[in-house]
Amino acid sequence: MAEKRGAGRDGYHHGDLRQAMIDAAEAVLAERGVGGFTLRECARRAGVSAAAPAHHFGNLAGLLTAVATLGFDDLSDAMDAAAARASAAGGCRLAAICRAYLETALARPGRFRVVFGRRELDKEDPEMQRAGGRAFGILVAETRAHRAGLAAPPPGVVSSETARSPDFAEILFVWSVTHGFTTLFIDGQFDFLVDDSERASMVSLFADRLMTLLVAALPPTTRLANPEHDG
Amino acid sequence: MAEKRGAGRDGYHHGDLRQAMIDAAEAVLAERGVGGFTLRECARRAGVSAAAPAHHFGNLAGLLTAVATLGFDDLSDAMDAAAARASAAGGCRLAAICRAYLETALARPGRFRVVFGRRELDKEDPEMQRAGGRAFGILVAETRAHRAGLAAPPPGVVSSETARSPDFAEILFVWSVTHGFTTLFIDGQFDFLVDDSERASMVSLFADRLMTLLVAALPPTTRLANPEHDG
DNA sequence: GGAACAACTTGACACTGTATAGATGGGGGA
DNA sequence: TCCCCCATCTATACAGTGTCAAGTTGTTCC
Repeated sequence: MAEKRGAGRDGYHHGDLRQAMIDAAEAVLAERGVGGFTLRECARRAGVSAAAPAHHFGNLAGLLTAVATLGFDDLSDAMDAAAARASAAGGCRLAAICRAYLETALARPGRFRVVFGRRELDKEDPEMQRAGGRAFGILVAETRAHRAGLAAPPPGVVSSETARSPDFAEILFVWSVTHGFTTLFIDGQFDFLVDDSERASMVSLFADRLMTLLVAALPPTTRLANPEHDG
Repeated sequence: MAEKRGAGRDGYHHGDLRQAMIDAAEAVLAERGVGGFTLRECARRAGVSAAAPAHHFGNLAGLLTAVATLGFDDLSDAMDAAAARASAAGGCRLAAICRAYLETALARPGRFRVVFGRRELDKEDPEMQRAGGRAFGILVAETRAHRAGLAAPPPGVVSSETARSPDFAEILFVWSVTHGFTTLFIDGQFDFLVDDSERASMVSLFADRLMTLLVAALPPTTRLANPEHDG
């Protein structure tokens, strides 16, 4: 059975087309953006016919859903790492995860746009739902820990009843600020305000000021450290 | 010159194809969303060949840019009206324009998505730049008036130096919260949290709570009522 | 070794946006 | 009033897209 594993294409069968397609998709997104994204172009780069991916992803939305799943997990990983770093340095965890959200998006805008609404996805896909839930869970846990004045959130899973919890508005608030700023920036809505040369420094500066405003805006929890456990 | 004006198609020449195409575009966006939007479909509805629109809009992006321009102006009109209503009722103008932003987007999600980044537009288009600038100007003026404790913003044009003004972070903050919540909601990111039946009431409830948080978060201006006039 | 089955190719179809060349007819100058 | 100009629209064509059906290849398992 020799070395069938590998990136290369040795015969009729690819070997690992699924991963090759995802890699190609990321490359195309990075080079041409969401608008220039094409299933056939990805297949071409993977050295495979146009119909080949169907077997692995079903259709275009399936491939994009796989990319979005990676995007969600990247977001989660970046937030987790940033929170840990902030704890170690004695900084604010909540501000750190929000900055991580922004920076992850800036590092791969094409992928971020796939994750958030610029192409049709398969919203029923369980893997993607898991990844999305994980990212959201971090946000929820960190927001609650911050409001409760905890150094770090206690371990535990975010319940599906989050939308009914008394602090849901605060959670949405944090997500909205972060996501709104990220989206507006990525989509070039600030372009007419700042010219290209200062754009990079502007993000950093205003991200800081925004996070400060955001963190200051959150009223501390009065009664409970973890409202999830309410009857 | 008889009755050449009119929606109908009487001969070889349409009469008002430009407007007919825009109407068709709005209809298609409302029915099929951004994803299902097609230039040929719009031309079909206008009863015209596929190549006809090119003369009026150049290309697909040109038509979408025209739609986006309308979208911006709609946003501006809704915010202006909401602010006036809030003033009359003794309510908070800033919260009112943010709610108006959200509600305008919810009323026509397809159009809103065209305005904000889901399709390629002609960003150099002067009409669209004007419309975008107008909407942003309202946001800037109302944010400043609110922080200065004024009943309404003084008349005047927002300078292009806004990005360098000391209160730019606060302005971005307001826009980010409003735009972020709107975008997340429109794109269905809250779908897994609430089921369809309660979604409508949820928006209203959380919009209120978010606006309250937002307004409370803005630190009042200390020194100046209108920082734009600084040297 | 043969069969079953997953992975891939080929070819086709109905679309899309856009370019080009030609048809049409209304309005302005004579 | 006539006639020509030219903006407007049609017809046709082209390259490219996503997806489907049917055939081909190779692996794996009995």
